[in-house]
Amino acid sequence: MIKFTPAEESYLKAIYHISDEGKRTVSTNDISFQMKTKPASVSDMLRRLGEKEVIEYRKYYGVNITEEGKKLALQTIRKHRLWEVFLVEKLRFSWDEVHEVADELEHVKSKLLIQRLDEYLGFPKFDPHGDPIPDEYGDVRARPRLPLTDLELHATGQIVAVKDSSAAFLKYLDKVGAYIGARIRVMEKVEFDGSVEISVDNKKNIFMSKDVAANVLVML
Amino acid sequence: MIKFTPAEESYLKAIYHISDEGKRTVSTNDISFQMKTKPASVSDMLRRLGEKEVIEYRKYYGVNITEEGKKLALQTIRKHRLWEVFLVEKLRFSWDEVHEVADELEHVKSKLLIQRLDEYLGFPKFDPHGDPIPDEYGDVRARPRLPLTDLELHATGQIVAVKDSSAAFLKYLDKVGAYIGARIRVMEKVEFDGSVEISVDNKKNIFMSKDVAANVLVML
DNA sequence: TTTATAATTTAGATATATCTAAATTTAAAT
DNA sequence: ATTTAAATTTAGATATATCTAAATTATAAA
Repeated sequence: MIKFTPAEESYLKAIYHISDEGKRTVSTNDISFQMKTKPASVSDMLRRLGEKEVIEYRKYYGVNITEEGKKLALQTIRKHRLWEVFLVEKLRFSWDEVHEVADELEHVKSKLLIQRLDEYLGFPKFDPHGDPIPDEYGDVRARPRLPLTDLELHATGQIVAVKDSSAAFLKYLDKVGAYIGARIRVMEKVEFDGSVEISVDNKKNIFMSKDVAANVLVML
Repeated sequence: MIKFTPAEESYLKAIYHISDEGKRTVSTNDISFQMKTKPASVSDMLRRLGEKEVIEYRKYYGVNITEEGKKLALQTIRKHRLWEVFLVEKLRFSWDEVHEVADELEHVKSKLLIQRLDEYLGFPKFDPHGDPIPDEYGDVRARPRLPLTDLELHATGQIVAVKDSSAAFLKYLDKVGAYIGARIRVMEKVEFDGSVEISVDNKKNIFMSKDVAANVLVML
């Protein structure tokens, strides 16, 4: 069994996430931006990940994640999201405080630990941001979801996830009263700027700019 | 604030534990043995820990831990033992399975995490091996304890900790029916080999060699 | 199509953490 | 008091993970 360092796991996770956004090949610069490291450091890491065959690396072209790589990335993502559930549900963290800590916890190496944690949390299927938790084998059952901007006037739905999960964005959503699981209805769609007004749980009304709404994912 | 790497924290913890066994200066070889690294690696680490002023390092002579170093070591020990409680009480780990995992978890850097974990566990004062958990400031209230070999014939006590907490030893104790918290009584002391026979909870009787009994710590 | 710009890689540096082999110092034995 | 043995340190090597600066390749613009 090939071993992977925490840094390798983190890079692979980043590559998986960028691939998942639709791009078939991932560029050095994209990874550099995501990982907050310099492109030179990325090149070096890509060479090593290529040698370990979790990515296909062609110099100057970009990388594609292999099946083996996907499996590994999903295992790390599974750990990350299970820890997030633990932090929020058991330790009363708010959903914008969990990222950094989960980024460390996800690298703790113990199969038993993750199995037991999963069991202890009641085999959750989604993390506090609404993202699906892969199973032991890397399978993900994602609910079909679309950005809030795609909802028609008067349509109803449930907020299930956010695209941009930066602390700032999560804080903002919390402040205005939007949260994962909220039942919403589109009350108004402003054509010229793409902004929307929604009601949350048939009570509070919220205005959202196009940019914000595009980052809120809804399940019908 | 000076930063410390996981390796530095581990070495410092080892040095603290060895100092705590009564030795005033700790030798390179002792640390090498405890950390399962070569003496050459230890020398290098001691130089760095010396520069960071958590130990006093005099070449060829050995090291003494400073007050600053003690505080840091106790913080790491606090984290380690809190995680052990979590693993045993919440995730149903047995007390001989927790060491390795806790050795990784103890290096996760988040003050909030440890505060909340402590609270979640009900502010435990002892870990599953019976060792005291230092508070946020590094204060430890240790119960007076002595090796089982020091108990007189017919004396009673309670098993509160073990000296040797290797997985093999803990497994053995579990197997024969000894556990932290067990109420015991010395039924027989064999002079010529130092072995003892004890009763556990006024029921089962157990024979223990001198070597084993010396590693079982008892509170009267 | 040549050229300028952007993206990427290489080369060389630093820092951590480990090792082996050789050198050095301290402690023990004769 | 020498000599020998043990403990310790130094020197030099390897591996990870990062950086800056320079070189290279690919892409976009004129």
